[in-house]
Amino acid sequence: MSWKRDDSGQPRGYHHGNLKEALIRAALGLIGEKGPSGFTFAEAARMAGVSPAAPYRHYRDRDELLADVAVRGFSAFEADLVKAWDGGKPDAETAFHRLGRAYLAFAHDQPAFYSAMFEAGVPLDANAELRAAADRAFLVLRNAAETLIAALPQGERPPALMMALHIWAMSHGVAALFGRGDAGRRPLPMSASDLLEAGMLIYLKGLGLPPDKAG
Amino acid sequence: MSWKRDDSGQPRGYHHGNLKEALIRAALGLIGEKGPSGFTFAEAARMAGVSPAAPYRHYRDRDELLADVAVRGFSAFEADLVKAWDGGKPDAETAFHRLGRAYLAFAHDQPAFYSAMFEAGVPLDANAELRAAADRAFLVLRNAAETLIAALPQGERPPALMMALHIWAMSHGVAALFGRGDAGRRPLPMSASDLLEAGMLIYLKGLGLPPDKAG
DNA sequence: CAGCTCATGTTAAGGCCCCTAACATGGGCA
DNA sequence: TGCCCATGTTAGGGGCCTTAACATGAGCTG
Repeated sequence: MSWKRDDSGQPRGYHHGNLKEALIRAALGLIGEKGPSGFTFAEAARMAGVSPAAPYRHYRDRDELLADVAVRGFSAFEADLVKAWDGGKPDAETAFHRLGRAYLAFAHDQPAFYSAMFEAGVPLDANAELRAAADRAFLVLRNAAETLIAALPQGERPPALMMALHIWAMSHGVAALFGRGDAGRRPLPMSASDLLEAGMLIYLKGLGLPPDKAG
Repeated sequence: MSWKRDDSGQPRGYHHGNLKEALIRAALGLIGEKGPSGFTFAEAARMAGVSPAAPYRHYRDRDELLADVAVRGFSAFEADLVKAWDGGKPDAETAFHRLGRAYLAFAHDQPAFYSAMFEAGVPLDANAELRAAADRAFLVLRNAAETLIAALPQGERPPALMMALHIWAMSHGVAALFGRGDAGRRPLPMSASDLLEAGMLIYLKGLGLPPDKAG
């Protein structure tokens, strides 16, 4: 293949060479700036330097592009979570708090991905890959929950799935309500990351788990 | 005033008589059906039986109507929460669990309001009334948190604001991720309401508060 | 290397939406 | 009774989504 090298280089002929990727990048930029509803198929095309009809060669419609952004977002998210969890080393509690910080860091640093994944109204079954990618990301939380639970005595163990859902709910709640600093939202007495960490410590204590050893 | 009585009655002359309310109702219906981005100024006008330009006599633009919906939503929300809390009777724990159920019931039964309030991207300072209404609703949670905290011994009391933020975050997380049953979201092993209740019980236990006496 | 084919572009056009400007109506007060 | 202005209306510019019909050229095939 003789790539047209339009990864950001200008000169191109009739064909773009990398339009799909260029559209994704444009969509991320627009969603990050103006929210999911501020993203426009036509403007993404303009940014990529093609006509408004060109994107339809790669996506059935605007929603399909959004769903693709969400898929890629879940994959990146999963990768971040896996890295943060790091197999539960050096111990489950430390790793778990890294996981919480990674969750919020993703929501904060990749607002466009996070929006597409959770706030754009993309139905999870829009795309077969989408649900799979979302499930893989959730599985990281679930595995972490299972590892933590294993430290509890038999008979005091909550269902791992329920615990994972609690973790996710609180993380998402903090991220959605307080995660993006200055966006016309509520001022906080502490950072969103610290708020989540404190909440998770209380929750884990409620389960009977020991507090973390490191901040 | 000789009301035109167009609260839903058809016959009207040149003037509608109640267009603002009719637009709000139309907006709620559309948002409930198709999400915040599916709501259209033009379609709301059509539903109210007026021309597409008429709404501009009552709202500067589409966003201002959305903000008004959010204001009304926060007021209704506050009223529901106040009623559920009911002054903390007969005891704080019982009242608190009523509060949690009321939160989810609102998100579930008034999805249009909830969307406009939390998911439509309406900035809180779009409207002076908006922030005030949101603050009043949050204050109910904060007061509940304060009452619960008062049962703890001195020196073990967390900041009430932080606790209220945790409660809100988990409630919103559950509502946003799992609150609307079949909307292409994730299947749950339990109802969203039970999930939240279980999470809150664990959280309260982590704070050292006694479990609720009634289910 | 010539020629064909089909993926990937383009332009044109219909339909809907947001919003503004200019005009129309009639409810309620002077 | 008659006037005013809040609240309607129509007309129109500009943008977006999407489809249809047409154009280009990259790479295979012989």
